[in-house]
Amino acid sequence: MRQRINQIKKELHAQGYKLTPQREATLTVLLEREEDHLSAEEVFLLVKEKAPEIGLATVYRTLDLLTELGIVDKINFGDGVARYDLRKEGIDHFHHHLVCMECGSVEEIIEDLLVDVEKIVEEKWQFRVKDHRLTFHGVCKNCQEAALKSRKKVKID
Amino acid sequence: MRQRINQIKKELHAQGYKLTPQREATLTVLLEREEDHLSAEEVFLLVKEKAPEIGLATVYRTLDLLTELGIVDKINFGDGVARYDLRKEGIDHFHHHLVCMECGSVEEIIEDLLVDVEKIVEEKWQFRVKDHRLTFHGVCKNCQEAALKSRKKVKID
DNA sequence: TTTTAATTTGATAAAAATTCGCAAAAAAAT
DNA sequence: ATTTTTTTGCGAATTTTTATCAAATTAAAA
Ligand SMILES: [Zn+2]
Ligand SMILES: [Zn+2]
Ligand SMILES: [Zn+2]
Ligand SMILES: [Zn+2]
Repeated sequence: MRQRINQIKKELHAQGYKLTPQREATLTVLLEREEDHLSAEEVFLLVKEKAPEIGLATVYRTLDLLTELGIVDKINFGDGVARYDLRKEGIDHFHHHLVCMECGSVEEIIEDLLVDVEKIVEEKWQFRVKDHRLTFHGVCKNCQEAALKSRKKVKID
Repeated sequence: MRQRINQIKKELHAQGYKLTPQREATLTVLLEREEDHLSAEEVFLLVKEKAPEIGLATVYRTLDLLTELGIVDKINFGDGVARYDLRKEGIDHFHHHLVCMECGSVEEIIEDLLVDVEKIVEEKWQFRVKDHRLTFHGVCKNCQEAALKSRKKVKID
């Protein structure tokens, strides 16, 4: 984690920015909650626990900056808030998401399933692909099993 | 177009809703601007030209309703507004988008490029896919050509 | 056709999310 | 030590979306 922050510190310096305590606290939160998909407000509340004097605007600014530098990705799952997602280490594409319509859980697919599709898009549509967003909406494994169980239960009753 | 609206009218009635003049005006705008990706505000302004007495809230409600019924899809390209996209006739999946990072244009890919990918997701992740959102960010054909020309120009200068 | 009930609407207020403006603080450069 | 640049915190302002509610419209019942 220290290592990861240092790496980012370098990237910031390379672009003429500094790693202020506020930025470091924000990064720490993002790293600690890497599995989650936090909104700016949620990041703010978590950062406040470490650095109570921080302002919401600073969090927004930091998240913007990190997005600019490609350290985090901004994504919107359809509930009017932007969520921020740290890029996986050593992975250069934005990973995919599985959003469960029943329980709201968000699962991640790290491996790139779009390599072939992108090739087609580049060739057939003459579009130079730089980035992608792929989200599947459906029913997660848990909820499928739950539905199965409750259906059985109804049959017994 | 009349035909298309009548079809939707039936779908509305099937769910116990009526096709009010306001809803029809909204639908007409969506049909007339099928290529575009309008925000609620933009739809509102266009509908107002036909039905000046309509209120913004009604447009929001209508778009919500149409989304609910699967007649339009709601999507967010990352600029804080939701956009509404009429489903293509006879196509049961949400089409894909190519967003140009230079000029902001949005191109559509109607054919489903995700059939294989979805099969993998269903099998390997045990996730029942109901819907998807796929957006590529990159450089459109036009902007690629423009860049090429201006580069040549620089070389000559 | 009148009466009644249910749905839909427009206007406005309220809420939620994000950005802006600016003076103060911190850091870097001179 | 002084000046310049960057960053911050705060509150106000903006933008987008939702909620409220009485009035209007439409459908159903009598
Ligand atoms: Zn993610
Ligand atoms: Zn689930
Ligand atoms: Zn579209
Ligand atoms: Zn372009």
